[in-house]
Amino acid sequence: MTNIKDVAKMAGVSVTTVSRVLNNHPYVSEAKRKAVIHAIRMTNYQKNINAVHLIKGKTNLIGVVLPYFDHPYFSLVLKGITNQAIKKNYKIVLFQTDYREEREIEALQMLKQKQIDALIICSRATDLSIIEDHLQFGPIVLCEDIKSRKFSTTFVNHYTVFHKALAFLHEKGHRKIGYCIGRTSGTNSHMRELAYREFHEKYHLPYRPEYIIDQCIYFGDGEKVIEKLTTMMDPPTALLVTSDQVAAGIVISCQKRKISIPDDLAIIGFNNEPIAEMMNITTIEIPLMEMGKNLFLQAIDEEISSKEIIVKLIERGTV
Amino acid sequence: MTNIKDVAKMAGVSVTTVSRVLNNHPYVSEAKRKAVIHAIRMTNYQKNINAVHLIKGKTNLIGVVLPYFDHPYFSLVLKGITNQAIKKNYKIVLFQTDYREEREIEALQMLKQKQIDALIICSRATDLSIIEDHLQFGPIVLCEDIKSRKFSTTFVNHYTVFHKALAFLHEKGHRKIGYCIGRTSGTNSHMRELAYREFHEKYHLPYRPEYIIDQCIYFGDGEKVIEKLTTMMDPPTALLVTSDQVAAGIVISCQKRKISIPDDLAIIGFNNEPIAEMMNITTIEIPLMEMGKNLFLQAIDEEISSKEIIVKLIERGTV
DNA sequence: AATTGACATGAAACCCATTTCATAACGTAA
DNA sequence: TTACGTTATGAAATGGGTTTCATGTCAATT
Repeated sequence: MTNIKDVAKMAGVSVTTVSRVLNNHPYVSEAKRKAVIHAIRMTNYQKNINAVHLIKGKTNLIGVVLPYFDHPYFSLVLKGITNQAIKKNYKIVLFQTDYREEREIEALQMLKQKQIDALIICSRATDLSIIEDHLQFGPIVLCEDIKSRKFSTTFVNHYTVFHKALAFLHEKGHRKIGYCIGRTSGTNSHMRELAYREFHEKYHLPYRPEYIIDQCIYFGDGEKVIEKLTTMMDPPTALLVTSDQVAAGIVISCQKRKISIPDDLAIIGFNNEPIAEMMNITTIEIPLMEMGKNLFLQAIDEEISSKEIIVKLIERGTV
Repeated sequence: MTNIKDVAKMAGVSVTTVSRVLNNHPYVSEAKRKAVIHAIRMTNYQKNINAVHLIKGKTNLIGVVLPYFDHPYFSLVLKGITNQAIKKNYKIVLFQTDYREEREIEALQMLKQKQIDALIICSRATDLSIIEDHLQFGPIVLCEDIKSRKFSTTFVNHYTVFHKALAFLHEKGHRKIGYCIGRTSGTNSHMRELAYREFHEKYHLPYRPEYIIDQCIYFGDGEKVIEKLTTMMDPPTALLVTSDQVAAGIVISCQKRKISIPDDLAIIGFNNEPIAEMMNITTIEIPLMEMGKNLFLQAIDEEISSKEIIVKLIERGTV
């Protein structure tokens, strides 16, 4: 492989001059510029970008931490991130974690080692304090509503959203409402649970833990939800389902079992994933690509900022 | 930021010794090893990985080129790749191209600049010859059945598969068969078209170009397909649909319009995406995660190899 | 004629870890 | 006693760029 030295020798100039040509710096005579360009052409020379990274202390690489991306929620956020990254000439390094702490640590490690300039954590299992310890090595952006002023964040206020969705169902006459969620840990899940508890207190409804169904992530989990419901003595009449993909699974499972939606069971999905429109599922639209865009911009921004993403209920046929 | 020199000074040894400790090389006395480890602890020292990359000429980064990843086909291949990458301690750099040539070139550029050790191209728009020009800079792995012995490839023989699927429908009595595809360009699409043409010649059936429906990628495109079919004087009685997600969209669209499946329209989907099982769609299963795994292993392998992935028809309710 | 500033150029320092090579001490086999 | 292998250590070269600094030329101002 030819390096800058070879090019300089061939063009009969110093490496400095070659570097100037390479980076469009001024103060190079036209004759030498041409000689350098010619030498670059002849040798098919290309910078070793690692040398540039070393001296600049910057790689134009942004890390993205997420548990899995074969899910519309994360793949749409990721799409928002990458679309923006392309515009700003950054590349994305993917950390698929399955919520395994050691993988999240690996990502933090790469920030510490300067292999990535910043880190976007879409969802995490690791303790916030550990993440905070790595802030000294570069910006870390989070996707949740935390009070720390040390992180930039882009988030949905899931507490308020859940409250509103529950109130909406209450107004429609539902008194037995459950919800399906991906996992019970994590800030967003906690906010939702809090809203759910408070809703039951406010309306003096009995709080039933069995109405909270965990591990609802993929399409096929909808089937499991309905199986669970059919074993209940007193099943809920409405469900909040934190992914439309699961909601769609529920709808299809109900069709098979002749459970009528919304009469026997009302459904509110989340995210307004493409499948929701297709299957006429009432949903809470979260502009995920916009979230991704904002996350990326915060990652490359020096300033620390917080942005709440506003969601809206789209009424369709499942309530 | 502390560097190896600072650590060496603090520990009272040379940088060589620190490097030896860091990399578990032999010939370091226990006393000095302890001193070094202590200094590392005190300073919270971490290698600048870019310096390592520079001297090693290797980054443990693999590039993955794909048009979009919010699609089960690509997200499952990608998942197979990342799962394997984690095991081998590599990281993935994502190039989402939307089939834009300049973005594919960017990925090739990064290979040339040594920012990535190898490149996996899941699907491409760029001419093969341009890609071939970059082989000198590192391994490039393709996901298509090309005859060049210069690339490693993992592929499905779409020609044979299409033939078999068409024969299957023919046996079931179908004489008017169409197909839905993501795009008409690309090796895989060409192979399929060839099989489709030959099928029609073999059975002396009229070849109707309007039975080939392009741009079928997402769930919602199923709706468009059915709209198109309803405008036809003589619509096909069966469709091969190269993604189950689109097939699912077609099924739902048919439900709305009271088109009976498989009586009015038979469907064979592709990939056996999760939705296919849920919706009881007859499909051709492609082990996408396994493909991803193999692609990755080829990317880090010195040897050039080719592997055909074997698919199988899963009979369900749409034929 | 003297000063100033714009343009041009290259040597050398710098970023930071790895690795080769030279050197030395010590123990063991011939 | 000599020769050789093993262990231990660090100086210096290496990977390949960018940037600072010193120096020089030439034209425009004072």
